[in-house]
Amino acid sequence: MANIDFERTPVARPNETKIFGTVETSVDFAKTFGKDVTLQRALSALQRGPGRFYRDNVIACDGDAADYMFFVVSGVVRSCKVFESGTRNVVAFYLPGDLFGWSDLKHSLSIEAASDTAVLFLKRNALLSLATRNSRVASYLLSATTNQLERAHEHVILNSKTAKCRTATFFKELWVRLGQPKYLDVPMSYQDIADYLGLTIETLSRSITDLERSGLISRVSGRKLLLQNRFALGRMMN
Amino acid sequence: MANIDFERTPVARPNETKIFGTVETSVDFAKTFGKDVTLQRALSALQRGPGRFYRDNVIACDGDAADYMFFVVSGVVRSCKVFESGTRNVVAFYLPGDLFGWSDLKHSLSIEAASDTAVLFLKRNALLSLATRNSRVASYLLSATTNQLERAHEHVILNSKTAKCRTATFFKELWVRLGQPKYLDVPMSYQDIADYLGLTIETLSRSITDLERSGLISRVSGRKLLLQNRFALGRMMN
DNA sequence: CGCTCATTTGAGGAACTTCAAGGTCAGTGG
DNA sequence: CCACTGACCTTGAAGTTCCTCAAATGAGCG
Repeated sequence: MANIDFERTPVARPNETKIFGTVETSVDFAKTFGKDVTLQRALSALQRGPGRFYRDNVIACDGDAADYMFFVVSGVVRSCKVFESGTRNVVAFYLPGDLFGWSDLKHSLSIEAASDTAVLFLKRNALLSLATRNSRVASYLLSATTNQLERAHEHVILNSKTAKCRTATFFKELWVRLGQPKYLDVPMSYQDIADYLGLTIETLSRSITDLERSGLISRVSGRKLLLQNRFALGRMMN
Repeated sequence: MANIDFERTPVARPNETKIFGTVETSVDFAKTFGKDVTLQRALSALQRGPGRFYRDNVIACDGDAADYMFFVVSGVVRSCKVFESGTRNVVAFYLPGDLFGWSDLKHSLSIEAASDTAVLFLKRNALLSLATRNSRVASYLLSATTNQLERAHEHVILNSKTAKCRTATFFKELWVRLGQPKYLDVPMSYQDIADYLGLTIETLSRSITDLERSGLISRVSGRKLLLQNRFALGRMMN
């Protein structure tokens, strides 16, 4: 498939309207790029979407031409690699406001919706040439990339710790990335998290139970958690 | 320490002259940046070094101001994190021709010589402002960063495979990065490799023995290896 | 309620680590 | 020339962590 399929029909699901009834069709770039009106216009001009995807929909396949970059408007996107054996690795999660996709596709990763999402597509070449003319865009692109590099390095370090420590660190980091809300509403499935942490879902579940017994977190309902003791959590993270 | 210490005296070692007697004092940027003379001059103008380091010398500390980027002239550089417990993670190896150091220091990684090395220092700000004026430099910076991001993603994926597979993949990748020489002269210690792969040195050693018994590699002498059967190696890598 | 899917729990086994000892090799000094 | 030393790597045996397989429980929805 040579192009991103913007028209890919989401699989119909019962709660469709709940999720997508209120999606904004215009995106607010002001948070990241300031109030430069010319710049806003330029960005809007090269944007396509937002595309809307249900959980587990494939946004871009391993093997797709990587002409577009992705900007997450809402929901969570995962970048992952699936092997013939059926095992899967989640390489990264992207949250609203994240821009990614410099090289994820060339190297046979697949971009998928980890929850119901809205994603904006930006033609890479256009973005690049805009960057040569606008230093604010250039430095944003660079910092977005280096942030992801840092995150990837953290990820490597994390995956050589114990299951309990990985789990604690993951929830803490997620909580921070989500803006430190009162309750942590985990937006992706435990299977996704397990594949991100290099654990089985059983081990992840046991680790969560263990963290709860230690009084570090508590389950409120379903995947809604309460981080109980941040200092202890920090110590756990080593 | 606010500045990189270019004068840091290497620990004297017996084979000093063997290693550094022939180090070039001018660096050939032509390979990566073409024959643009103006550009060559600009790059030379913002370069410091090459600094020369013996194995295990610290090139830049966790906590140093991250004003400089690094360009490996010869040898191997490791970027690593050491914990109070004494455990260590090697996050990346950099080989001759690699440019790195966008964010490695801010996030408390330490840059160290994994073998005797020569490293060039480039002031980040100067490099950045050069990039805004020269698109060749800009695109080189971007591709260097995205390559490292890709490599980091591969690293994450690798570390959730078996010890034997990690080891095979590591040697294969190293062999490719070194230009596919007849014999693979492993330039870093097995301890460094183990810390990179998230294994103990014992498990690494056992994996190598195992690979040798399987006929995939053979030990020529010390850390000089011969990759015997590339196809089988490829299959091993899954 | 009864379905499905996601998560939790348990028991046994495999992979890796830990601890401890032995081996190898280059440099050093008798 | 040969033993001695220290750094580095290899091997063995026991212990831990995590995985696998199997089953039970729970949550969400018609």
